[in-house]
Amino acid sequence: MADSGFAPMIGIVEVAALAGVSPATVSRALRGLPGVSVTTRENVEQAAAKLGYVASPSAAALTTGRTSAIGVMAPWISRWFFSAVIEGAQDVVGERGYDTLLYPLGANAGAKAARVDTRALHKRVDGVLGLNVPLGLQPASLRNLRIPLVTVGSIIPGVSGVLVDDVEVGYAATSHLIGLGHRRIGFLGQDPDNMYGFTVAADRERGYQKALAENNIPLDPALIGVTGFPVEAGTAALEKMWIECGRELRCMPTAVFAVSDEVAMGVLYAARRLGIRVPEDLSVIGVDNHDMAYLFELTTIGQPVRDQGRIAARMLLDQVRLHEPAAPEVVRMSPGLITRRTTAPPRRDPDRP
Amino acid sequence: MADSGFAPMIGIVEVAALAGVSPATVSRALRGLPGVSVTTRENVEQAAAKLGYVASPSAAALTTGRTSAIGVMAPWISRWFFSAVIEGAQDVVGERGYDTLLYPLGANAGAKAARVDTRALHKRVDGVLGLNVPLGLQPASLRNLRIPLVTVGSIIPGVSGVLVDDVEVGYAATSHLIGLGHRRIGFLGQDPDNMYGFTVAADRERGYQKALAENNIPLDPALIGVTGFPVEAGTAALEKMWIECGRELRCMPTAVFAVSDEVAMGVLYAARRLGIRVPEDLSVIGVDNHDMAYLFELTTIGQPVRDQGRIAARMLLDQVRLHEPAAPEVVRMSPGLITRRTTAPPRRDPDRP
DNA sequence: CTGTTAGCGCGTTCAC
DNA sequence: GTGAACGCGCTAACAG
Repeated sequence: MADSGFAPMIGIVEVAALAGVSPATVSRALRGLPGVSVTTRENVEQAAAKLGYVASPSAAALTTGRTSAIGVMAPWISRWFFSAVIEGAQDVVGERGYDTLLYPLGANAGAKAARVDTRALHKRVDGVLGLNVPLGLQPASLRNLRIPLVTVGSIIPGVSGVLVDDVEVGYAATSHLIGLGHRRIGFLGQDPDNMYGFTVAADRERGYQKALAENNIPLDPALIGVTGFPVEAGTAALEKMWIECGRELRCMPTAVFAVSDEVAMGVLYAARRLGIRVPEDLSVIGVDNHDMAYLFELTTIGQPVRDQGRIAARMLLDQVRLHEPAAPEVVRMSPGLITRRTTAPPRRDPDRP
Repeated sequence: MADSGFAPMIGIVEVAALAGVSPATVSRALRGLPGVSVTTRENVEQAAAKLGYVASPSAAALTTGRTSAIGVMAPWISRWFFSAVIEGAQDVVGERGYDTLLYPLGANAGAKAARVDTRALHKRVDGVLGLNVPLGLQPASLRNLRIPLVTVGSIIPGVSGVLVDDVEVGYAATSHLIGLGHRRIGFLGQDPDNMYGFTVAADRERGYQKALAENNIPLDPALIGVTGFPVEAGTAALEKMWIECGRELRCMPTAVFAVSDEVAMGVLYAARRLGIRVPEDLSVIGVDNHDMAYLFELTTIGQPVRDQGRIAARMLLDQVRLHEPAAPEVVRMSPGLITRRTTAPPRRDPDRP
């Protein structure tokens, strides 16, 4: 409510008055600094509690130069992966007494926003967590931030980050399919928004190619689809393949590796509608171990999502505390195959190669 | 203070010097205030751009008393409903030049956090968006905030809010099932965390009861399950019913109304595992029109989620601008039945009543 | 139209 | 162990 004039905002002086000490002492006492007698400290704490006093972050920031807030840049927040990472980060950020600022990036913000944000962030937050920051967009602008930055899901040279090795993810997924006996393996996941410079999709595709190459399986461009990360794109991509195949299984892949669980879910949906049986006619594997993946019996390459947020947040806050550049540290987490029911050996089918 | 020493931070005085004007003029020019000549304004803007200057929000907040930030309190953020609302809110908040602070509440924060946050928020943000704020927890503490508050998904007397009428939601869902010919209708959604004071689940249940009553269908406690909102709870609730029924359809409901799409998805999963056919043996309806509901062919009572966030954000920022209490306004959005494939008339089955 | 003066509410030197 | 003065960077109220 707009203050209708009553109940004057209580500041440090009010507390000081009540406690019978000076503002300086209040400041020291409340922040747990040494050099305050036990009784004084208690007096001050009681007074502060009674008045419901909280130091103004703005005023504190002005003198100390630190805002007690960290910024989280994310391309989306309603996408499960991001919201889960943020939730994890939020845990430790809040725990350590910092606030969390949310900055849209990419999808919501449009390309240019990245630079604007960069400057706004500068004096707003003590550190930045960058989720899947588009490498293409802000090579320098993020460095010029001059505040600690830690990335999740992608790496910027010279900057600390947490991620799973996405080449390994792609390799593991594809190897699983190959191990099952598949040789016509599709990849649904090339990124149409490559302009943003996300590397996740490209890396996973590299892992896919690597696994094929190691097993002397030729790369077939017809088995590759552009999807990005939306659910619907998975559906569309499989339908497209199906139509190009003349609505027959003959030239379809026997298995597909979807770039994310969400895309995989879209693929499963399409398969059901098209009458393609999973896993008999088509094996499907995704990535993430999405909270809902098990509902689809979806085999996936799982990654610790909330933990990535937690770890990244810890690294960031440590840097913030040290107030020193700190040698860039990259934490690589291990992905793991989670086998469920959407993958199986290919059927022996005379119709197929 | 705590500057690692290099590249001195540029402030308003540096810009003033470069532009050959006073700091006050820089301030006026950059904020688009009247009373600045066109040429001067251009000079200042160029100088600011060249130096990459951005006003310190902390300093500005100190003098103006406004932080240009709004806080979003939410019990979870990785739950689709909340992340979607936040995304919608973020759109308009960012558009209007405000930052978004994220505050955990309930689940993550534990009961007491609500009060702590309340005080911290006070001087941190110009307004607060409360998503499903637990009525029980903070009757006064939110009022004492003394800054504008707008709620989403629940209503606090005397406070503006946006929501769908959850009684109506429950009524619509149940009526749909009754209209199909069902009479043994279960409700899966009582909230174990009722201590938080969420009203959503209880309201939907009231709508359920109302629809039953109007159709002279007696309430059967055996058909009601406690789930809260997690997916797994939906699964567990149906399994429990199944076991209590001696693993037969005989005493099972012919249809269930799940309190959310996520719970409904859990129910569908359980049904599949138990060999209960949907919709032949069991109709299922959820609430939300979750982004993924269509993947399950889930019939649902849809509500505009992102729009609730957008509208609430607009209402909040309007209040912030006015800087006046503004008469509490409650916007009720209309839910709508979205018919897909998980609901159908009950089978005539001699085994069942 | 523009510059000058005076704080905003704290944290931080120093003295005491 | 405690208090008094000063300044953080900016905006607001005046003066010119």
